[in-house]
Amino acid sequence: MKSDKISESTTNRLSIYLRCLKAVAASGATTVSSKALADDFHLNSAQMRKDLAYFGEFGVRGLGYSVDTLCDHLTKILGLDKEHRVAIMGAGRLGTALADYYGFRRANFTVTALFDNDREKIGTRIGEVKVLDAKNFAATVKRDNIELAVIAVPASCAQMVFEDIVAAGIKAVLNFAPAALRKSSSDVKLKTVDLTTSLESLSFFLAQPAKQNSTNRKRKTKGGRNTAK
Amino acid sequence: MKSDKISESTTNRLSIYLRCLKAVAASGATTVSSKALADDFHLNSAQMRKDLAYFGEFGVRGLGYSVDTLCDHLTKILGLDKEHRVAIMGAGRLGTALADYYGFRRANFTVTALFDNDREKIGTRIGEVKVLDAKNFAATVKRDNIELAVIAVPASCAQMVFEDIVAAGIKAVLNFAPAALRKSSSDVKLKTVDLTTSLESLSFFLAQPAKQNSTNRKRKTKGGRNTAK
DNA sequence: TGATGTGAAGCGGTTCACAGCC
DNA sequence: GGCTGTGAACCGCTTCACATCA
Repeated sequence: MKSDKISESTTNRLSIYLRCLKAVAASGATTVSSKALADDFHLNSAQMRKDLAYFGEFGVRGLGYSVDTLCDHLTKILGLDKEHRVAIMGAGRLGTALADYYGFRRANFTVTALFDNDREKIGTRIGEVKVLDAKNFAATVKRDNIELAVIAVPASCAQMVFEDIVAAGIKAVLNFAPAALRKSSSDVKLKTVDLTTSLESLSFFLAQPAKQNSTNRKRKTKGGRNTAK
Repeated sequence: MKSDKISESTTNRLSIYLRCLKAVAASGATTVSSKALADDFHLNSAQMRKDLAYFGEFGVRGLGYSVDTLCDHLTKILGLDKEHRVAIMGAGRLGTALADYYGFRRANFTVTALFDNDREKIGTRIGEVKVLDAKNFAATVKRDNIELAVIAVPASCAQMVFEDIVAAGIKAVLNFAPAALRKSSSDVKLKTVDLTTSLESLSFFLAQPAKQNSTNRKRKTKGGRNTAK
């Protein structure tokens, strides 16, 4: 009921619950129990109930959850009932790939513009989206009501770009640059997706002696590890 | 000393330490203390010492760490002293963007090939990298000694592709598809980067009443939150 | 003196197990 | 009977604080 102090692991999982529920809805079921969902998508049923309990009592004891109403609740909780406008900083490979990433549209995000300072790129189009001069960023944010920015520039200029973003009044930032950005005001939410770190973490795993044998592990409802982290 | 039971948070941070150390090395310093590093890159000094302690005693009391030797140690620990060969599954926007992602090369990863089953794409080139027929995947893995696979296909076929990857004997997988993949054998390391979830988590933040005021927080050595999660 | 390495305390998230309600 | 909602136990990572050593 009190949506205070929700951990990031919880919000990540909410997103996953919604995805799973949509799959269930597509299969035609109208009601689902936490256990059934957990089994089908290898989640943890107790954890799911606890996550949902932060926001209300959506279930019916002895029965489970109504698929549709829970979908609606989660959509609203995650703020996906309203459109969010997005700017992408950097029109390189990654920026342009993101510009027509289907997931944006699916989640009610609209990429309004790409920003770059390369004269060659400014004025071109990626699908429907124009590449604009980074100089006009702040003005465009105001005019187009942009709420979210994606950093897809090289690490060397990421900090500078981040400060411009904050200065323009944007409160949510998704960062792809492999750099630890310093945030001055803490009412800005910064989420970093660090491919280098992910990659090197996998490399670490490959470098290990690979001593684990896959057969002698607990194998109950749990199955895989939780996906959200 | 015992490199057993290293948590993922720790390996992620090791990667970040290495990055920071390289920046320090570039600045010309030859020695650095955990506190100095922590201050400059807003890390936690105690945590860094503890992370390193899993692997040995690299520091000198009263002095700190030798930048070069610690770099070498971390490079070896993360397995970055050996080249790793990578296959990317899916030659869509994301796959092709990743194919010439600079971070791969920097971290001693070599993208050997892209795989797709679209006749239109097979045979084309993305920079230096050829797009091959997914049918030849297993054979190519053997021939080219591919150790790591990246999933950049739509969610609907991700599970199938993942199973092919595991069947081909690959032990480390980076998944970009918004899908919870089931792994049968647990000696495969699967790391998922879920853009949809990241995005929706930011949306959740935007949907909150924004009650926090940024001024009344502890502000000591800690500064920002830890970057690795 | 200064900075490492580390036991111990602290804390937050996960899992358990059961009371409560349909 | 079945399944939710939730206090309590549990667990692992983080932080503290200090003994230890150059």
